[in-house]
Amino acid sequence: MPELPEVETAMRGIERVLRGKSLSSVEIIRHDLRFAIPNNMIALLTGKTCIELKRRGKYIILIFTDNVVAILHLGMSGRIRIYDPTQSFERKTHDHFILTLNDQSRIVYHDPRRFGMFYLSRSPQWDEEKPFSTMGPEPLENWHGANLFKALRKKKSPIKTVLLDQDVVSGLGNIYVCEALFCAKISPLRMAHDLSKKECGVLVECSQNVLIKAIEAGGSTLRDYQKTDGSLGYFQYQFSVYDKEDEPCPGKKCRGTIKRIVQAGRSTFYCPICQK
DNA sequence: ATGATGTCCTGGGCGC
DNA sequence: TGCGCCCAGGACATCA
Repeated sequence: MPELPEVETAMRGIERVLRGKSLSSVEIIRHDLRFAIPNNMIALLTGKTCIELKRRGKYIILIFTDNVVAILHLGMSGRIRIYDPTQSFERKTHDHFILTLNDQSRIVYHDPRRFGMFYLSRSPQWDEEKPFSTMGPEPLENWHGANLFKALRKKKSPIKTVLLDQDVVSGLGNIYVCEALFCAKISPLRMAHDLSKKECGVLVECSQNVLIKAIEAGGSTLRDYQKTDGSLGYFQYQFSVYDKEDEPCPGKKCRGTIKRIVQAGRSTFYCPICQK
């Protein structure tokens, strides 16, 4: 469930039970995610109290006492399940770690493909490291047409591909880029540096609208058993183009048909008629 | 340096 | 029913 709206939804779910609580145990079932979960994770987290949670791009930042920071990325198939103290817990296949809180709540990380990451950093300098030091703006906070325009000038690739670059803007992924480009009526094939300042402004606004609506819907639930923390996201029912190959364009007067192409190895869905 | 491609991993869906 | 193939929300390493 890993684009900004889904990560935001997951973060809020974790925040509801974890903020201000301490960890009574940390159980790691499998270390071998995208990168191995560090061996000192258990020692450093057990007994610590969570002070604050943040989301940056597609990462969830868990800030604990003693300047301990844990960073979680859900990869392609990572999910969080939360059990309140009264709920009975059953472990499922592909559950990789379990955080148990002092009030007996449980936070379970589940990830069939194991592309996720769970690693340690330190407060307050966690954002000076690896992905965060070069990461682009938060699309819902300090992103504007003017700074997108500036970022695109040096990019010699199609706009679709460039928007997936987390150093250009953080948090967008394959679904929401397709949806944003459709909203902006911009072809995914356009070279990024050819977009006008005005088009950049529209694209920013469209991206923000799509993200806000998706967050309100609790994110998108694709394929099987997708939950965030008990509730199902339903933004997938509002997709205009993603996974809509051969369906009629939902544009008001457009009689086009949604097409699927491949760019940089990833599927792109768009309307060749109304996206110019 | 930038951009395109391959890779990690498991499961679902489809055609035969 | 079963098998093989293709596809999937991401990001990193590697190569030109």
